[in-house]
Order: sequence, then structure tokens, then C-alpha cells
Amino acid sequence: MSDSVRVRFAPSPTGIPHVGNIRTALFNWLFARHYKGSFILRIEDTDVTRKVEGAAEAIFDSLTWLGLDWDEGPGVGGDYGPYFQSQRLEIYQDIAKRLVEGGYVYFCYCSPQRLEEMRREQMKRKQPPGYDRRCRDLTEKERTEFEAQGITPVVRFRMPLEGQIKFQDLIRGEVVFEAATLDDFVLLKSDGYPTYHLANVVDDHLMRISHVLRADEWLSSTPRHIQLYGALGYVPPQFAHLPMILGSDRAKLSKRHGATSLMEYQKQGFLPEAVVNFLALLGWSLDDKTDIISREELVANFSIERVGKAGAIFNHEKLAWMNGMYIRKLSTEEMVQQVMPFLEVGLPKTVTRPISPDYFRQIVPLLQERVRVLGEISELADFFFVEELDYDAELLHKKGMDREGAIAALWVSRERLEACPFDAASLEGVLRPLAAELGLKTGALFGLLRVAVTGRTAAPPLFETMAALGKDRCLKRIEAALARLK
RNA sequence: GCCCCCAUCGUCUAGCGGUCUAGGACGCCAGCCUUUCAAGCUGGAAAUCAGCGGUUCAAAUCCGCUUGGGGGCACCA
Repeated sequence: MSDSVRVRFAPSPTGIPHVGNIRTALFNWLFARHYKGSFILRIEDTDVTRKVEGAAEAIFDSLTWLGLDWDEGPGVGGDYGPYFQSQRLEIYQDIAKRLVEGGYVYFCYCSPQRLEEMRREQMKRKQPPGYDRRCRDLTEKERTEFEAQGITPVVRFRMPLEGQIKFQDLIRGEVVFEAATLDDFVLLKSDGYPTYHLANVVDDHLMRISHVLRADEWLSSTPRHIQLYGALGYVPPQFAHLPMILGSDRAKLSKRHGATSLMEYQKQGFLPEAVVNFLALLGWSLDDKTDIISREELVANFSIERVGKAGAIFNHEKLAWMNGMYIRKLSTEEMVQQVMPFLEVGLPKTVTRPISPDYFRQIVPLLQERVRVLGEISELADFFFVEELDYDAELLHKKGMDREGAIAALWVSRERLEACPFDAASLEGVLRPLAAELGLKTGALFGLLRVAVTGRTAAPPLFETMAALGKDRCLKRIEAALARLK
């Protein structure tokens, strides 16, 4: 199989790609890389009316972000281009002509209004909606009459009226459809553009695609494609219909499911490696225990045989957990690189920019195991950057400690700290004994100082935090806390 | 409505006739660690394997039916 594998990701630029689309791309990519085949990107822009500006770029960006590089397609070229279907119109028209000559198709002059009305009728009678084949056997005369009226026809495929259409799906096994339940679908629209069915089949053949891995939603159009391949004298590729990724309501992913666009995950601070890992495990598994798996291992082990059949709900919680796992694996340098952009946009405007990387390098290790999604970073770390802390004075004398006690403790602490070198070890050497001296539990003193210095009750370890903040800032904040208590 | 697909803890999944009183992970709960929060570690609750019939010495695993869920049914992809 190795030398012949050519797979493709063929999205239509009608919107920003969501995780479901990209999961399909990922499986194709993994399949190609596993068998050392080719991964082809083809843009199926045959619907002029639904084309969305910037969608193609969003597709490129999404794939690039995840590191799903394509061997042929926009930007890289290839021997089977062009890779935009809108640039291949003549090809489809030629093929359609061939089909006309072969009698596999016919011209249909039915107006959209009539078709719509027909479907409404069918629905009302609880009949399956589908083209009633009115134009299937038009006489020469009827045809010329319609032509004389200036109607531009569409080209429809002549489906068999009876019999079964069978095909082997690599994931579903044998799938059988009754031909009688399938209607004559459109191949060429009246604007001269091909429909998905025509363009997709033609291009998959012309581009020598060996395996079509696509979402399950395509399963029911596969028998049509099989017929088309037959009429064209093409050998169909192998099909593998991937289980769908579902929203929390178990329905097909759509805009109404909230943040599903892939780029949104980038914006929120997910790492591409984590997303790849997570997406790969949605519908595929290595074994009974592997959760964290590298791209290399995925490529080495990916196989269609281990792709499941049931749809999978996209679980944000688990993705967030996994992202945290990947964040913790980052080196300090990598973490600084990753986090900087998020701080730039997330920190209040009052913080002076640019943020010093040196300062930041000190605090990054304190944050690294406390973050799951990079976008959380500024909220978690803002006290390292802002000048004025804003918090409720009551936090300073919460449990067990009264106002006077807090004032006294802060006062002494300030005094001792003044003479203390500001590294974590020295700070601990001074503050731990101080707690005993004051007759306070360490937790009480440290908690008090934590609030004074960070403005919150939950923060990174106190000594490291104080060391990073520096003596000046800490003393000033303790003074501010004292003032707040008065 | 018609056609097709699917069905193991709330979620993602392992399981491909006996090793399953069903394993792992997320989340949840508890304990440990600990200056808080995390992280980490340990333990726990959580699935009568959708139901019912078969086949078989033996079924989560094979078959059928039912139910439930999903997808498709455009001059959209």
C-alpha cells in the first residue's frame, strides 16, 4: 500500500474550519504520513454563492498551525493542479460532455420553483423528497422547445431505477443501498459550475486519490459517486467514512455549539500539539491506556483498523487537561515564547510595555503548573505586573486573626524583610521563625503576607513570588496593606 | 416520512467467544504532600456492556428484532 497512498483533504471555503473539519484533515494527514504517501489539499470552491471571504486562508492557517503540511495544493503546487476547483471548470464541462454523449446524463429544465414545490408536495404526502425525473425522457422536440424559451438546463445523472449499489467501506464494511431510493442528482448547475458530486469524483480520479477518508455525513452520497465512477470508467478509490465529532447535544457540530472554530482554540491558548493529540483520540485509539501521545507516535501507529464507528462528543474539559499536560512539558524558554503574546493582549493597559522577558523568565516557572489554557495567564499573573493591588481588606484578617494582629504581624514582617536578601531561601529563613516568634501558625502568617503581596488568597508559593516581585515592591505592598487596615 | 449508519461508566475509550465479578483517561469525591492554589501521588464512587430473543459448553464480543441516537434526502458542500 505504501507507495500508492494518496489522500486528500478537500474542504469548501464556505466558513471558518471547525474541529470536526480539521479532525478529518488530521486523519488524512496521519494516514498519508504513516504510509509515506501524499497528503493533498484541494479547495472545493464550486459554490459561488456560499463562498466566504478569507475562508481559504483560514483553512491554510488552521492546517499550518497544527503542522499538517500538504504535499500538493495551494502554495506548494503539484503535478495534478490546479488545486482550486474553480480553476478546473473546463475539465468538468468536458467530462460532462462525455457523459452526455454516453447517455449517462440528461438535461433538466425544471425551475427551482417547480422543484421546491414538488418537494413540498412529497413531504406533505410523507414521501421521500427527490427529483421526480420529469425531464429524464424528454423528446427531442420538448428539448428544443425548452431551449427556445431560453432556459439553461442543469445536467442530471441517470441513476439506475432498480438493483442494489454496494461498496466496501474500510470502516463500515459492506454498505448496501437500493438504487430505487436514490434520485437523479445534479452534476452541472445552470451556472456552468459542477456540483460536489461531479467535481469531487473527477478530481479524486484525476489526482490519483487512493483513499477517501471523509466524514460520515458523506456515506449516503457514496452510492451516487460509485455510479458516477462506473459511468466514467474510473476505478473508485477506497472509502473510509469517519465517525463524526458531535456537539454536547450529540448533534453535528455547527455554529450554535459555540467556540468550535479551530483558530478560536489558538486564540484561547491551546497548544497545537495538545489539539493534535486530543483530536487524534476522538475516534481513534492506540490501545487501552495511552492518552498522551506525540505526533511521531501517532504517525507511526495510525491505522484505519483502529478508527471507531460511533460519533464522539467533543469534550472541552479533557482538551483543557491535556493542554495543561503539554504546557508543563515546555521548557522555560518555550513557555516564555508561548505566553508572551497572551500577556501582551491580556494585561491591563496600565502595565507598561513591552514586558521585560527577563522579569518574565523568573515568574514563568511559578505559573507553568497552574495554567491549563494560555489565555488564563494574565488573570493568573497580573499581580506580578500591575502597580496598585485591588483587594478587599478583610482578606488580610480572615480566619483567626483580628485586625490588630494583622497590623502587628505586617509591621514586624516589613521590618524584618527590610534587612533580608530577597531570594526564596533567605525569605523562608526569616519568615518561618517569625511566625513562631509571633505565635502564629506558618499558614496564618504566610497567608497574610500572600494577600498583602499578591492581593489574593491563592497564588504561587510565597517566597518565590516575593523573590520575583523584589524587595521594593513587596515592602511597598505591605505598607499599602497596613494602610488598608487602618 | 424514506434511506443509511451507530449503540461499553456523565464524556473519550479498551475489549475483536472463555484471561471481564468489564480496563484506562477526563471530570467528580476523599486522603497524602503542602504556606494558599496548582501540580504530583494514592484510593473511591461511576457501565445489570440500550432492551429482548436466539447461536454456543461459554457472549460486552456472533445473528435477529425492538428501542434510542445520529447522518442524508438542494442547481450546498
